[in-house]
Amino acid sequence: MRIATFNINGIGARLPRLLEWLDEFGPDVVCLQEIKTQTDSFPRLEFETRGYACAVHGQKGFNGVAILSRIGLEDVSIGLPGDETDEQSRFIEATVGEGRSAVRVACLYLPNGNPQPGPKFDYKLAWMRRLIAHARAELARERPYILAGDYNVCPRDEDVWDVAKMADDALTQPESRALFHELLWLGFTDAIRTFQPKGHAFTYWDYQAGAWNKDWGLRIDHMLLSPQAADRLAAAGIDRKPRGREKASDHTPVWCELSNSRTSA
DNA sequence: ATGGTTGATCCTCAA
Repeated sequence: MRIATFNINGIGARLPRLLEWLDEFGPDVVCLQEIKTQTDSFPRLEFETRGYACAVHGQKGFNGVAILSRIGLEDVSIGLPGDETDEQSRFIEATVGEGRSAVRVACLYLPNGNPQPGPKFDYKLAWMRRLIAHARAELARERPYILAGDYNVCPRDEDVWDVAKMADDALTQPESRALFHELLWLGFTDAIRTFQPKGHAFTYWDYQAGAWNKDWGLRIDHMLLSPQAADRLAAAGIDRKPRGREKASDHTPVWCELSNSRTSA
């Protein structure tokens, strides 16, 4: 089972590139962030004709998340619990796969938080605390669970192309990192760092200043696996090819491969 | 010293 996460920065502007990548990479499940469209305007048919069911949590102009799956898509849940006044579309969950191989997949778009300090940074930290509470409850269910998406957090200095230039950014603040690690240490496995324990493993390059060509990147897109999912983790990686193309998103896909569940305990 | 880019919508904001 191949699961990917991809911040596409606008489904309208990215649809041809996304379809091309689906055909070429063949993921079974894709978590999309920043679709930047309302739920009703999401181009479902384009995916359904390729065999993918869609679960969409859209928003006009900003944010918006979706899960595509060609191996079943059940029990869709919209929104991150913990604040009924939060109107931003940043979280959606669904169960994919069949029977013993089923996996609960969460697709998240964590608030950017810039500028900091300020209300946007406060919102980011509060959102992260809600995510931790929700993740703790999910882990207690002891089932395969994946938290995939754009976290807008560089966990460590090696996840930043230039630490000094990013020193005042919300993505590298000690508070952001502390909450990310609080989440991770609940018992999750960072899929990319399982296979690339050290050094640069960038997933995002700014559009400005030729950042892509100079490899001035950040690692902010992550896949965190519960113990029951990590038991099945066979491979993980970053597909850099889409970032180098015309009309690219500023992010590139992160993926992992899960084996089927063991047949006996 | 501060530039530089993209997407969606409204005449700017968010990233």
